[in-house]
Order: sequence, then structure tokens, then C-alpha cells
Amino acid sequence: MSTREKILDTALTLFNDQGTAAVSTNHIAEAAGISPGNLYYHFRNKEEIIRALFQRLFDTWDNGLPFPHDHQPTLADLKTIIETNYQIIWQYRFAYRELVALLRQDTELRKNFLAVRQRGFNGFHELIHTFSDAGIIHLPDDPKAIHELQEIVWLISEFWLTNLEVNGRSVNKGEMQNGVKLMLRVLQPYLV
Amino acid sequence: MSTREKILDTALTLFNDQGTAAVSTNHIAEAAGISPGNLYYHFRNKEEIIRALFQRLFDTWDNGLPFPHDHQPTLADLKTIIETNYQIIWQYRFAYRELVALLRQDTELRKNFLAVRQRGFNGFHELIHTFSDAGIIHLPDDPKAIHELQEIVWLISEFWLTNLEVNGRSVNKGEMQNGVKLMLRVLQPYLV
DNA sequence: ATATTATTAGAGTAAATACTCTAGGAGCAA
DNA sequence: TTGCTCCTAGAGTATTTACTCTAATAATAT
Repeated sequence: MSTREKILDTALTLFNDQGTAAVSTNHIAEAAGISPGNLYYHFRNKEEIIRALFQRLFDTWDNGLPFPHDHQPTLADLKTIIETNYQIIWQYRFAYRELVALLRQDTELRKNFLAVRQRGFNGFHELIHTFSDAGIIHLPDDPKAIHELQEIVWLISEFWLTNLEVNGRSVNKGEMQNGVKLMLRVLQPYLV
Repeated sequence: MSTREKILDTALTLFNDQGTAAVSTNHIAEAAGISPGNLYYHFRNKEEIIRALFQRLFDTWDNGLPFPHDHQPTLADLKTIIETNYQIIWQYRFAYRELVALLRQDTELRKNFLAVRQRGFNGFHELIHTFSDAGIIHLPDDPKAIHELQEIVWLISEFWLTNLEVNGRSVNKGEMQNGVKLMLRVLQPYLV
């Protein structure tokens, strides 16, 4: 593994465990088993490390979600997508916990994040319309209502894990399933 | 205003604007127009300031929500409660943004927060059953389903404003109304 | 082999941070 | 007035933080 990757992996672990504020560049270097000078050879500063981690998250978003291409999507596909989604968020949980602060500190990062997020939101929009066309779900006529439902489901997907952490509940497969259940509960009245 | 209150008000403003990590005790003292020594006369450390602010939040929770006592609650009452709720959260938004980090740093605070929150959750539970009894809402038979619906509405109430901030949307009365709409959208299929 | 470039270690530093200490006023009680 | 407690200012400090600099070593190209 390259030194650069080692730094990023170490930083991710520490950020997830202790939060970005509590983790200094010296900590990262020490935990990665390299010198501070070496760290600063690979990254100009802490902000750049955070940016690079977000970039990895963005790449995962854009490539890592298992949208079915070879068949009409089913409800099982939806569940799989949502679960994968949770796993990604859990992997980069520091980012979600501190989202407001991190995006405020770095407007460039904010721009990129919002763009990636918008792509995801659009993809999700298409997905539910696919379900609608396939007759799996019967959406309300009012497009505003549809948009609101989508916002609700999206909100749950982004904050369910944070919610678990706040509650001090351990985050595991089962709890992620509960998150899936909540999202389906919102849609339940519209399932055919 | 007492020096103690002045410190808390100043800290709250700075925390809301810049996050707790970026605000030092020296910053607070300077912004409050007092000396660092004076600040430390009133609070042992930064953690105590945060605790005191949470305590103010707890008091607001326990006393500030406009539950109707003189009449059967209506849907309008529900809306008012939710709106007040949003205003309180907005007033202490630093706490919600950084909840995971703050509660992890201070287990005593975590304990208190979870207790207050549980009280709120129980109150909310009673409220929707009141609505059910009054025939305003027709809940599903499955108690688990009811619990899930409650969890969803609760999640929206706790994270809607954070969600707005992430999106860079300005937080104002109108956007809070949108949050109310989302919560009602979840319940809409069950309204009589 | 030699020159060049890419990595790395580690000592060092200016600034910031949380917090302490001392001395002095302000109000009040006897 | 004298004493006492409460409150306040502000200088001072040990530690930490982000980051720099230099020199040495590894890798690669010619």
C-alpha cells in the first residue's frame, strides 16, 4: 500500500473514532507509522486529507451502488441498494456526523458534495419512477407529494446511522435493516 | 444580565456560528467583553459551558412546548408544537449538528440528554394516541408499525434543520413549514 | 556508474489553546 | 471603619498544533 493510501486509511479510522477536531496531523502520522514531514510531503494540510477522503466517498457513490442493469428492478433490488448505501455511509461516518461544519469550512468541498448528492438524488428519482412504471408502487398524483416522499426517504437514509449513534445503539447489520424498514414504512401505503 | 448569562449567550452565538471546536474559551471571553480569568471564575472549563447550554435546552424542552391542556388537541395544535420544536432546535443548532461528538466526549451529558429525549418521545407517543382516540388519525393495528411511524417523524424533527444547513438552504419560517409538511406527509395516509 | 528525482525522517518553530495565579476592586455586614 | 466574600482583570505557562526545513536515502533514468 502506498504511503498516501496508508495516510488516508489511518486518517479515516481516526476521524471515525474520534472526530476530525480531535485528530491532529501529528496523530495521523504517528498512527500511520510515518514522520510528520512525510505526511506533509503527501498532503499540504489536514483539509486536503479530508478532501481526499470525501473524494473516495464520491467515487464510491458514483460507482459502488448496485443498480440492476440486466433486469427490471424489484423490491429486493431496492433493499440491496439501500443496504449498500448504509454501508458506505457507515464507512465514512465521520463525514456525515460533521457534515455541516466540514462543508462550511471548505466551500470547494461543499460544491462537490452537493453536486454528487444531486446526482444521487436524481438517480433515486428515476428509480422510484421505474418502480411506478413496473406497477410495484402506486404513487400519488401530486408531483409535490412524490417529491416530499422522496425527501423523507432520503433524509432517513442520510441520518439513520447518526441517529443510532446518538442513541448509543450499536451499529450493525440488524440496525441497518431497521433503517431499511423505516424507509419502506414510509412507502408502504403506496405499495401495490 | 449576569456575567454567567453573558458568557452563555456569547458562547451559544459563537458555537452556532462556528462550531464548538473552532471557538476557544479565550474567544468567548473576548467576545463577551470579559477577561479569561473571569470566565474561568464562572466555569471550570469549556465542557461546563457546553453542559450549561445543554441544560438550558433541556429546560426549554421540559417547559417550553405548547401542549394544550384546556381542550382536546387538534391538528393545528400539532403543527404549533412541531413549529415550536423547530425553533428550539434552531436556537441550539450547534448541539444538534455535533451531537454525536459532544455526547461521546461527555458521558454524563449523554445520560441526561437521552433521559430528556426519552421523556419527549414518550410525550409524543401519548400525543399521537390522543389524536387516535379523538378520531383525527386512524393508526395501523400493528404496534410495531405505529412505533416505526413515530420514529420516522421524530427523525425528521431532529434532522430537518441540519439537512437544510447541509443543502445550504437558508433556514427561515418557510423552510420550517416545509419540515412540518414532511412530517404530516408521513402521517397523511393515516389521517381520517 | 552517475545524475536526477521521489521519498522519508526528524528536529524545530510560531501561534494558539486551555487553564492558573495573583492582586485588586466592589459590595455588604458588623 | 474594618473585615469578608464575591467578582474581575490580565499577565503568565505548559502543552499542543499545524506546518517547515534540511539532510539523508531509495528509486529510476541515462
